[in-house]
Amino acid sequence: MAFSETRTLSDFDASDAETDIEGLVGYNMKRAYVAMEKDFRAALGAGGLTPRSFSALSLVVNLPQISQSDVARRLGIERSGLVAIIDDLEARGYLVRRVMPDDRRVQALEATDSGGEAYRAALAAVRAHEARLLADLSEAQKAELMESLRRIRLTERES
Amino acid sequence: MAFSETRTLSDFDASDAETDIEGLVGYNMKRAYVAMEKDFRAALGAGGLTPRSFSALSLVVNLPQISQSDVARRLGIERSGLVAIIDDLEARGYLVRRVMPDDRRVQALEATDSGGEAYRAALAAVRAHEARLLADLSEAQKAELMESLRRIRLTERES
DNA sequence: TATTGTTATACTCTATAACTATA
DNA sequence: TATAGTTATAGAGTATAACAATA
Repeated sequence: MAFSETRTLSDFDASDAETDIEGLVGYNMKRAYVAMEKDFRAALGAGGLTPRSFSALSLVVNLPQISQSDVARRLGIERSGLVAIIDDLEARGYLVRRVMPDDRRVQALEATDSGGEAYRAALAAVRAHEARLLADLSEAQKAELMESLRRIRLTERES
Repeated sequence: MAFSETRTLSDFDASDAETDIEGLVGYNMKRAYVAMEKDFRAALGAGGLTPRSFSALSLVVNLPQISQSDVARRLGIERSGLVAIIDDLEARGYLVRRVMPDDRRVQALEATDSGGEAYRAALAAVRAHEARLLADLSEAQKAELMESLRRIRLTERES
């Protein structure tokens, strides 16, 4: 008996039905995450934005003049790790670093016109990719999925 | 207007409400996945099984005499990447590689008594970790979450 | 002292390609 | 030829620690 609780899930394929990991949320989360990331990259193409650079650019477009530290905090990564991402977006001509006169430690990030356009195109592609990947789910199920994912993230251990 | 569709999610914190990425499933999936992985590692401790070695050991316990190729296929990783995982589990004394007489290319994997015990303890710890992290979700919500995650994984692109 | 951006560094995870031994 | 296991290798992604400039 691989499962100790009542089985509530449908459509298990027979060969997987006996393994414990198929009944664990973490395992299914990882597999779904990997599938989504792979499809994201395929959707945005070889030279396209990666999930990380897309997220960073999104924040810069949505929150003009945001600092690098702020972007890192919001994405949950280290400042040091963000440098290469911003370098890349700057090299693509999608944003500029602008030193703030009132606090010269800070470099406010500002999307260029080209960056804004690229972002809007990428956002449309990302939404299409998600719509395709989530086509089997109803709108209510998608909303519930996002809500559950958000709750899990907010339950994060405070070290 | 960061969102183009009707907002169906509750409890957005005001500072995040305007960003596009908060409305994307992929972004929320990544954050939830990272939170779960971090908590998994914390739950199993410093010298404990990692998510990958736990999953591999789980298959060996659940499906005795499974081959390395089969484990890799089921986990969705490359055979080459599995070698180090099996090496580690073997070094811990949790399993042995046993050459199959009928096909001497194959090394059937067999959990030791100690491996079985360690696995049962780890499984209990993992279930406790998930119960804690998902405490805010009802049983129905957990079941629906797993179902959605499974569907996403099964929609994977066939390259 | 504390913070921003940065570099250097190392570690994990994963994939590709090539090899060997078997079939 | 094809498959199982293996090695070597390289590329992401991420974290830590230290530093210079600025507050």
